[in-house]
Amino acid sequence: MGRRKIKMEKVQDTNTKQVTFSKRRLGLFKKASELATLCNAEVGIVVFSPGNKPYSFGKPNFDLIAERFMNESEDSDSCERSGYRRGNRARQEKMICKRLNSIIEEAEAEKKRGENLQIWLETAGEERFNRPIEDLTLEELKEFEAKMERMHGGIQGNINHMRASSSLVILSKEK
Amino acid sequence: MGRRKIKMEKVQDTNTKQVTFSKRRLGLFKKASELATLCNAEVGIVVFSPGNKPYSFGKPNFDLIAERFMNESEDSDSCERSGYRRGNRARQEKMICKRLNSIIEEAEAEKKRGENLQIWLETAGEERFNRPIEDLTLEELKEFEAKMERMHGGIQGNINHMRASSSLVILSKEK
DNA sequence: AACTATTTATAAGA
DNA sequence: TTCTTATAAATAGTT
Repeated sequence: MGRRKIKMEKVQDTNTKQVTFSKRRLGLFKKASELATLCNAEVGIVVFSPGNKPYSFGKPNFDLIAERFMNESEDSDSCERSGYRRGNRARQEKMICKRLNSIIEEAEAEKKRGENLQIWLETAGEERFNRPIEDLTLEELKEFEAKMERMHGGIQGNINHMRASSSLVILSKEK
Repeated sequence: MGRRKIKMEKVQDTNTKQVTFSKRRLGLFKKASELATLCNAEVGIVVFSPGNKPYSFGKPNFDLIAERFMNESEDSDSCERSGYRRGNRARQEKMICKRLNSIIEEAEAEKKRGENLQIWLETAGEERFNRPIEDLTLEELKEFEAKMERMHGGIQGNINHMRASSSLVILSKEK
């Protein structure tokens, strides 16, 4: 769907490939978004660029997390604390920390809305959800999910939020 | 992109929605496939239909993995109980997903037997889940599943979600 | 980053 | 449901 038809094979030119990747990744995410909206479906996507960078998409509300998660800017947040190892590992952990922070932020926002303060505090404040990732298990995230659910009584959004987060966590651990 | 332009909002007519979902899901997967091929990228997708059925796509090898985790109902014996200790991490994660799946199977059977999941919910402790999954007992894992049941209000939907998300997790690790 | 010529996806219809 | 087709949308190559 362009000026010319292209063969379905690996694009050789590096630059062209980069451009194609950008355009099509966006296109793919748009399609995913439409599918979710039109059909009330849930969609999660993980893409690794040829350069091995991870991009993710999700609905509902995977977007925000992924966004912040992938925006590996510099702001240190509260992540700098405990002694992180250096190199790639440290970077990964920083990203995870960002994710965790965003979750806490959401918890805080929720708290302001006045919905079940007790559990929110209990959950968001718990140290085990706020420590370095080496020890953060998928199981724990599921537990977190369970708590969120208990608070709201059926909010699919939060469930997806946590599900997506779980994927991201595991993903980053291994990259 | 059809005979007429449609508004980007939830399709109301159930039948139309079903048709749209089928078409667009296939379209999405095709786009994903092209992205992977053209750019030598890796892509994984999980989609839940409005009816809560999970569909997944992946390149280069999500299909196999998804297939394995979504259909392979048993195999719990390969989990080596508490026998496996510290292997490579990917392997460990795999075991966790397998473990979850087998637990889910048990919970499903349990439900069929008509047992009251509520009882588990009320008695389920919090602290016991705060450890590596390989250390949890079967009974504890059952309780965990019970929580999930309450979370979603329907066990089947949850089972599907869990399976698909497990697959997504695995996918991101198969790098 | 924008811009089109074309290809591709798909909403209706059969 | 599967296929057809008129039209909307995506995008390859260009500027």
